[in-house]
Amino acid sequence: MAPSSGSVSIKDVAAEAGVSVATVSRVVNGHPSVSPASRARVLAAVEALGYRPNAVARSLRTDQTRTLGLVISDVLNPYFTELARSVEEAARALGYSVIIGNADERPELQDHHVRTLLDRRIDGLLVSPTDGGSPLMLDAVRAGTPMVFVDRWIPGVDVPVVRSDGRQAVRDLVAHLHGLGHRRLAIIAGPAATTTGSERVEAFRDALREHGIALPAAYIGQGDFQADSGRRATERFLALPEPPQVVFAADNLMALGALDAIRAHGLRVPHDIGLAAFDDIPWFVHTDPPVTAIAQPTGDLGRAAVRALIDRIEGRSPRSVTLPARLVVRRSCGEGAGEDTSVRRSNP
Amino acid sequence: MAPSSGSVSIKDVAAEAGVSVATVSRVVNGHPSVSPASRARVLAAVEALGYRPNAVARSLRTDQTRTLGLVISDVLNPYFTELARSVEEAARALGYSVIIGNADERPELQDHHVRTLLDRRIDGLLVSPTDGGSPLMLDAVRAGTPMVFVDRWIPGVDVPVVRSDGRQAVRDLVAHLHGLGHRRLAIIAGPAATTTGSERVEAFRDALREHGIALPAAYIGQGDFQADSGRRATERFLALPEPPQVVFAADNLMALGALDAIRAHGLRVPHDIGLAAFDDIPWFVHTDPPVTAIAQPTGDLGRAAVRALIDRIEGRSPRSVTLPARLVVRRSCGEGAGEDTSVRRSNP
DNA sequence: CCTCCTTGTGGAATCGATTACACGGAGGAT
DNA sequence: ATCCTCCGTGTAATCGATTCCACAAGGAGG
Repeated sequence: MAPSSGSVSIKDVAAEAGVSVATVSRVVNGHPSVSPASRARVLAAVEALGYRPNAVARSLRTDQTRTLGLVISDVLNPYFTELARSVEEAARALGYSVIIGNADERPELQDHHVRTLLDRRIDGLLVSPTDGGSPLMLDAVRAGTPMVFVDRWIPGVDVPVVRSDGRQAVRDLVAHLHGLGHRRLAIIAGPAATTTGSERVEAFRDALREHGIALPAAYIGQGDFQADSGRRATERFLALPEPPQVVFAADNLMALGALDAIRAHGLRVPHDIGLAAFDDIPWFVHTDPPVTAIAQPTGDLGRAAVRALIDRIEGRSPRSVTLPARLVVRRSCGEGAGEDTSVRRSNP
Repeated sequence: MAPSSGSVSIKDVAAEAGVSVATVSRVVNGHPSVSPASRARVLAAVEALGYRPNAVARSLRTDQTRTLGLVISDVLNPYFTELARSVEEAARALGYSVIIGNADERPELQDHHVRTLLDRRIDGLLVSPTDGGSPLMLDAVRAGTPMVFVDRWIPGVDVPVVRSDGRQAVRDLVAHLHGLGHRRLAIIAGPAATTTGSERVEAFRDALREHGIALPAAYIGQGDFQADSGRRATERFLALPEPPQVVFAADNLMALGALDAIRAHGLRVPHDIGLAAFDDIPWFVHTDPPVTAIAQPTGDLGRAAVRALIDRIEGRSPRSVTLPARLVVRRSCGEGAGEDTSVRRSNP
């Protein structure tokens, strides 16, 4: 019953069962034309030897790996972790494995992972691009690699995008802030090379305009989606002659950095300055104070992305998917009471 | 320059360069005996065709994938995310890729990933076991799969373990709590099938004994390392005729759940009840209040684990590694002031 | 000028599967 | 009894690399 050592190959099973490798292969893959007798003997041999087909050999022959690559911008960001989890789950349900590559917001690392994944001949690629599109990625698209962008995308490239539209939620946020009497509103943006980096600033600016508020350059901090940049941008805000009343961070990590900086200056949230963030995470319920945030339907995004990618792999032509995000008001911007104070763990 | 389509194989390169596939292979792999002229022509052809060796074919032939499998208990736990990140980083530096499998604390899911990884013939396996050792995993060890346990391990199995010893840190924690005047101390344990589940209770009980304090059964909550179980255990504690003064959660997710439960009961930390956690994470600095925690040297663990595994793969016999954990006192157990209030992002 | 090495190169086997094709035998139709 | 189908099975080609072995050419040494 227990395999003695090294790998047992199909040849060993064939010998043990007294049939040819073709028959073993047929049994293993559930082909119909095998006699019940042979089938039984092969199954017995498989069991006895502890045989498992070599996925490498199989992939070489069939030219498919039943594997998806997922290149995300930053694993330490809980938003992406949750996305990765839902992607893996959805893929598994459809018989695919997922290999995750973490780009750490560094384009060259992203390229490294894309290259490695391509070398392993993954069947399709899910990417949340860290930059505006490296030659490598563009080549991959041109070469016909099944690809789907998730969360972020690269403009002008013909690849389906699965993302969530924060426009309305940002508008809701600004209305909320305005209602609280705040007028000097600042944003910590992500890298301009990413769509989510520029898009959120756009949405914010537009929403402000609806209330007749301008967004001066000094109130746009340049971040890179990492905590440190949030810290630095916030420090710059606080050093201004007229600091903002509320800081809106374009992701949760930069919000964390902002919180650090505010605390380092001995200021209190929301009393001295308000804070809001894009991307809601379980921890925001428990921070001091709980943070008002814009929540994306992360699980749905992951599932939709996998579905789209597998559609492409199997030859269909999936459309892009855009899901709405929603505002979750907590206490970090002032007395908004707690409409919705809890955040669900997305464990569907 | 740009590859036209599908995959370019070594044969295409050979044809383009006017040499045999053997020569192409030699050039690609940097073998010495190739004339400068041939080398140049091959390199030119590789460039022109955009050739990249097929890793699947290469793996089949050489019987090595230069890939490590990492099966972790829960990706949503920031501790494991950070571990995964450092593992990938260390592996990449040594020319290996990592495939992560998320067990979600479910033994059958863990087995699924182990099986899949074995099928793909990964060169070695890093596991943080969710249970006491499934037959599958035991077979894999017996079959000689290079394996290293990280964080958690399976007793009685001859596999190197890379972990951190929290014994002293737990002792420090109990001393801290005792110094604050707390005597009724409870713990939310992890599953008894995991070493970290039982070990931490042991350490806690021993440390209490040193102060002449007992650990009654009612003060041991049974958790599963997930937030919900922390919530339930805490509720049970709070329903006790004499609830504990401090709750120590054996991981950060259960601490989050405990925080939820405490807050749901309208109690305040640390005024009404204290809270401490195993595993420190960046968010603990910003919770209300900042949480006292035991920090593991996560980055070092990941690096040491990769080193050990690659040692095994390359035929050496690595020893187990045990690194100390340390107590980080914050405000969640009472006025301990803030000795060390910040937590580093481990970005080495 | 003939041997002997060295060096560069190509042919072909191999890794472990899948699968097209051929073939032998059983059973039904005529 | 003969022929025609199926049905089950095995042989061998194939996927894209690596690598052993043989061999040709050219230089060194006798």
